[in-house]
Amino acid sequence: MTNPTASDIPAQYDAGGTERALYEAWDAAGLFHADAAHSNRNGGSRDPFTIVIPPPNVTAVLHVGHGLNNAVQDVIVRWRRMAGDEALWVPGTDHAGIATQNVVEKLIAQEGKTRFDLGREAFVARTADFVHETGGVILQQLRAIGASADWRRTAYTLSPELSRAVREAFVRLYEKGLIYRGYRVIHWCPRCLTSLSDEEAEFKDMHGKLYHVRYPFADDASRSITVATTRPETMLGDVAVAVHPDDERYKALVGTELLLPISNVRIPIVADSFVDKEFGTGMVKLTPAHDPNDFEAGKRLGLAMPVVISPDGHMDEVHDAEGRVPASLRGLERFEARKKIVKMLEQQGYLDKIDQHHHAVRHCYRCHTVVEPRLSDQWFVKMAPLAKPALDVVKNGTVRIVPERWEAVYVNWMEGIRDWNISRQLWWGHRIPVWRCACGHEGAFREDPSPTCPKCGGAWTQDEDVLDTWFSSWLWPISTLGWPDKADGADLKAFYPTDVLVTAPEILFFWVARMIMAGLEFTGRVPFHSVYLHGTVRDMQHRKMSKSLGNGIDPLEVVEKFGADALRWTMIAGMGLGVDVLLDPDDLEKSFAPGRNFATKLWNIGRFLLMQVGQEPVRPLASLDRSKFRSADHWIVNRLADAVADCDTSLGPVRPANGAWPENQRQAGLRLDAYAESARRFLWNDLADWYVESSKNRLAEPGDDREIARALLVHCFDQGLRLLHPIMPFITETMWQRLPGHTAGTWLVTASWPTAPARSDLAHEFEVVKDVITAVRQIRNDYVLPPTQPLTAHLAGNDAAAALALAEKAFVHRMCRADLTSSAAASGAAAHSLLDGGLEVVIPLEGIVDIAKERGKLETELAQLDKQLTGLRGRLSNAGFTAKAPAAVVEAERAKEAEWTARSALLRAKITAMGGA
RNA sequence: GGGCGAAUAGCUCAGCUGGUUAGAGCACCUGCCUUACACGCAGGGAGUCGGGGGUUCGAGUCCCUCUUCGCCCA
Repeated sequence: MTNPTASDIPAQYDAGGTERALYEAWDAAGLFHADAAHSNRNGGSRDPFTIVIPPPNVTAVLHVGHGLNNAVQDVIVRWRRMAGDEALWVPGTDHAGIATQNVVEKLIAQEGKTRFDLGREAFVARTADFVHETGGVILQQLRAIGASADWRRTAYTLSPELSRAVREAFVRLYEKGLIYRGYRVIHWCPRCLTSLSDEEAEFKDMHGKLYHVRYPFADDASRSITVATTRPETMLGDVAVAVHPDDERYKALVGTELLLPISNVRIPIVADSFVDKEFGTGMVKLTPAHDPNDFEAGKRLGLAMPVVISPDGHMDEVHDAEGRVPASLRGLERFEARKKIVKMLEQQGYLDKIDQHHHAVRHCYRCHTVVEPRLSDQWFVKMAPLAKPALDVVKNGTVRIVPERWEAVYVNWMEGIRDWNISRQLWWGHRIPVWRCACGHEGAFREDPSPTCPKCGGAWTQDEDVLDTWFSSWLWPISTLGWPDKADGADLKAFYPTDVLVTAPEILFFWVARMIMAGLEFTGRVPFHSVYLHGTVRDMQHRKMSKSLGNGIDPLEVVEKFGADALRWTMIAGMGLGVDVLLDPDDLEKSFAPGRNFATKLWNIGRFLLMQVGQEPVRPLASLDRSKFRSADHWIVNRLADAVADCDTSLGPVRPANGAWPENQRQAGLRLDAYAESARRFLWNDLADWYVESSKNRLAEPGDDREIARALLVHCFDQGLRLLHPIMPFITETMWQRLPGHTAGTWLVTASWPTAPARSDLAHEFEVVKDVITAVRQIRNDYVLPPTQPLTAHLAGNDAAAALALAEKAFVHRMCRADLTSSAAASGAAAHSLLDGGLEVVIPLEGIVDIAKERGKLETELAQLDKQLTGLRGRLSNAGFTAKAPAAVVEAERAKEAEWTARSALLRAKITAMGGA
């Protein structure tokens, strides 16, 4: 067979033309499908390794944040697949109650309709249709970046199977008394018209105002007190003014009555210790229906709770508020009402002053509308009993959180946990499976109950609300694997608990913490043993990428321009543990240069190497006679061993050996950037820069030497491609398929992960050769000699080392255009380099070398070395050091002293020989 | 206001339980189209490890404190 020619391997790698077809071939070959029967928990022979995707919204389109998140998961799952695990990556989407309903409401608004025009059933059907048509686009897009998910297991939170899980979970918690209905102030989005959990109502810093309002005494309008409020419009719902019971200023006033301006209602001054004496005037108005703190105080004090703001955020006498909202304010939007009320207060002389005030205001996490606290009936999950075990498993290392700092945040949140509002006043989602009857009977049901109440025989009706989407997401690791329908089913048995959960820190509480609770509550086992929290993609000003800022990067555009491999490499290699990835949306060329450049380099390495070695199969590494190795062979074998070991260390321990992570492993591994760099260094800096170069002279002549070089080139490239494959799957697979001896129908996707080869003791010999080459290159650069100018390099000072270099004379010449000789250099001007072990490189350069400069270089080095040596000797003569430091450290310092002393003497001799002092 | 964390080369970051002359990538400078690769090759410069104090034979690493910044929660 003949060598492939340049035309067989195109000079340019065409990512676009390769990737799509390759992905389809992988998919068609079923390489991403995991078989429950192979799992050793289920009678098979392989360790299972499972990742469940953080389900994107069913309406989402891929952005670069998804790109990063899924690239990380894919790297990990591809690594484990190659390592021989039965690797399962479960893909899917969630139904995103609020977001999806919003989208469809906007659609029907274009037809001039609201969801109420359609009615619940028709609206839900319409939304389901919409999801059916457009949903899951993002899953298609994930294929473009190479995601090796098991598409046959694609899950969806609103599917019949996963809906059964939701229902089962609800009923169980209801029956245990962990789900209850509560009447209290919750976060309400007046735009989405639903309640939100604490986590969904995000704090945003606002430049607001603090209004100081005077409330006159009811019986003496000439006297008044002043309260401070950020929300004057809520005063229409005030039922009291509170002071701290220990506040000497106001003690005497408790019990007297004030006349609430505008509403003209009498309200009392009350005492409650929640009041902050230092804030504002130390007097705080109480609006129990419109502030969670005031609500608690109102409950303690038995106050009325008038509601003066409607669900859509307009002023009105909604509940228990007759006579409180003047006609002129009724129907006014809350922020308009604020302006108007401030004006009225000012006109009536009740406004003392307005201060600038910075404070955090809750906003809807879906639409960013300012949240309105609202008094209403909602369903809650009692969290404390669920949090306790979820806290324990993190503290005892059953679950580790990486990076470590988030573990502290998790513990902090868990210890102060609050009940979870799970009802949403939406139509799109899992309807709460509770039926209630006029007779007062209520029940939660796994299957829809008979239409009549079992107690009284009357009609009963299902609760109108749906569940928070996160109430289905928290079941994701168990529901996607078949719980509860297949509680002893193959998938749950084979793949649960899963292994690593990869996500962003933003949803640590939303999702991760709750999954741990749900896993423990419903299966008694944690859902995963490792939580990997990665950074965020940001622009050059460190701003998070967002639609509104227009600073986003479209991963598909990057794939199109530079290839999925370039996208993945850039993100993975640039991402330290938990560290943000900075990319410039205005210069994709520059941002993704690392990935693109490396892909091109890899292509060229492969193209050249494959053309050199030809199509003939090569000998396996184990059959090579190492006694016939050249120094470069020993060296590259060790570099490969180092690379494999470094990659393994960076990727880290796979799973805890005995159910919990030992202390020294809790933060070990998952250093994807370090792993990427190790793989890159081997392929580029070791294999391409040195070994491929060293092989060039050897491949011309048939014989053992050629076969050893061919075998090592192919073996090292093969192993390097394997190491790199999880990060750059497409180009590595493409090259791997072309390796001589490749078996048709085998794939790099499922090729075995490298194990380090047996190391050689002789690798250091090649270091001598490299040092000589580097020394000549340095001299060439120092004296600005053209690269083509032939030089003669005389080796002296260490015959053994000189012999090693001389054995690779031809290679050295190729690398630095210098003829090596062991003969002594004639006296005269020459450049010098003193290498480790006393080997001296002398290049006569009569007329070019400035002897004074050469000597100066050596003198500088000597001065520096002597300084170090003085410090070292000082340390060694310090009795405290030799007595207290570990023997090994002292020993190492002594060895160093000997080495430096020798080098110092050599330098000194050299300087003297050059006419120096 | 409470909690957590960070500050190391121009930039982004490594640096494990204290122990070589503090590293990497990118950027930068110089020279090279050396027949796989200029998306490349070779060589090079660059850091008083935020300030101050302490513990120690020894501190980028441990403790205290100050300054600045970030994240989470109220």
